[in-house]
Amino acid sequence: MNVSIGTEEVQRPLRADARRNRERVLKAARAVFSAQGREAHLEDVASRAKVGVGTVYRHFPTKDALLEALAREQFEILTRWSLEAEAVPDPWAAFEAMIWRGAELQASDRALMEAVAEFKPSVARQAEELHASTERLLRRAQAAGAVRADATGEDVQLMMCGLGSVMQMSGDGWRRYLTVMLDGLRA
Amino acid sequence: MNVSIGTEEVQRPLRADARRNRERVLKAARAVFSAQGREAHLEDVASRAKVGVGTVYRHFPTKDALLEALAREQFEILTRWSLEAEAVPDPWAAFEAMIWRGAELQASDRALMEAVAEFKPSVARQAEELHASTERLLRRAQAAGAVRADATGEDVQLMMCGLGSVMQMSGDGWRRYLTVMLDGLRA
DNA sequence: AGAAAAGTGGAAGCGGTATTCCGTTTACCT
DNA sequence: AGGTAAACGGAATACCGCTTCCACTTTTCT
Repeated sequence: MNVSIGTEEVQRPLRADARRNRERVLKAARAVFSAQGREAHLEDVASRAKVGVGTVYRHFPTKDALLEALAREQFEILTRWSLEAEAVPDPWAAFEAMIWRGAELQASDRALMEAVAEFKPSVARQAEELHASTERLLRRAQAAGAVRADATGEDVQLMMCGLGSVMQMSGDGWRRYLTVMLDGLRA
Repeated sequence: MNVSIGTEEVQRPLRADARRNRERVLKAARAVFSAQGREAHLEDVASRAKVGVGTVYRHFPTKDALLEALAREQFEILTRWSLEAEAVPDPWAAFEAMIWRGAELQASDRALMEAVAEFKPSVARQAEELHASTERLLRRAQAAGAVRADATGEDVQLMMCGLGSVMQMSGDGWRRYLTVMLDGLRA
């Protein structure tokens, strides 16, 4: 029996069916929101997970909380990639490859592209570590003379943000957009 | 007494108070939507115009219709500017100045920046003439060797679209964004 | 001035989506 | 096996913004 210790609650482990359902919900939510964006209905997520809406709410207090959990997963992937890129020898190649990889991930997940394009404070917090890493990537490329000296980390964020909304309106025009933008960033 | 002629309805002129109210509504709507974007409530527009919501609906059948009327006004201004720019001798200067001017207008009107960033079909129709003109501006700059040969009119649209969402998240970071983008477009 | 037509205000209605509630079911523990 | 707490489902609820409706006011016309 778990009891409270001071102000801390020791977490009793989830019941087996609850753990299973939590995974089903997450999996369904990934599919639904990445295809339809944040406007998709929780009912669709629930029915795809073969679960009632009440169950979704048992695991995530609000729709936004669920969306945030999904966004966090994606930002963690991006952060991992960015840290890997820091280990690539050629500074420009590392920077450019990271940007393209991130763009492809955005292109594959509508909820992510919306999260990046709107960039609310909650999203900003999740992206902090990612930004720190991409900024190092940028600085290193600048030090190597590959990127214009006046570019900043914020410019990269804004580029990705604009990319999010460009993707929403054009099938794959975003690739040209990104090409132009990267050319503009080059020294 | 006005009567129908064939399928055409001859428009009886608006009563004096109606004409006055229509202007008040438009003026209030410009102020409210340019400051708060399309999410603003019609109630706010009505109260700022010192009018009931019913009156707003008498003049514009839906909120979208009102928003569309406002967007049209702005696109007409942009189109006029673009046509003027076509008369400027230096092709690159004309193109660049037009883009900056358009960007400043967007920056001053949140509803416009959202309209451009989302770019629904109804907006696209309104922007056709504008696009035709900016495309001529682009082609002329390409012919003069000032813009990269592979750029297209769509690239310009996408640039302005991305700009719309960049503006929504950064105070004036959009100026650097646009600088970088224009450098990327240069030959 | 009086009648008819046009216009008005804002409360009520409607539609649609996120969230809650609670009777029922399932897993866990002894 | 039986008791108990956790989890479930999904109908009902809460909420919120757009739009409609109509009794009342203002303008226009003769």
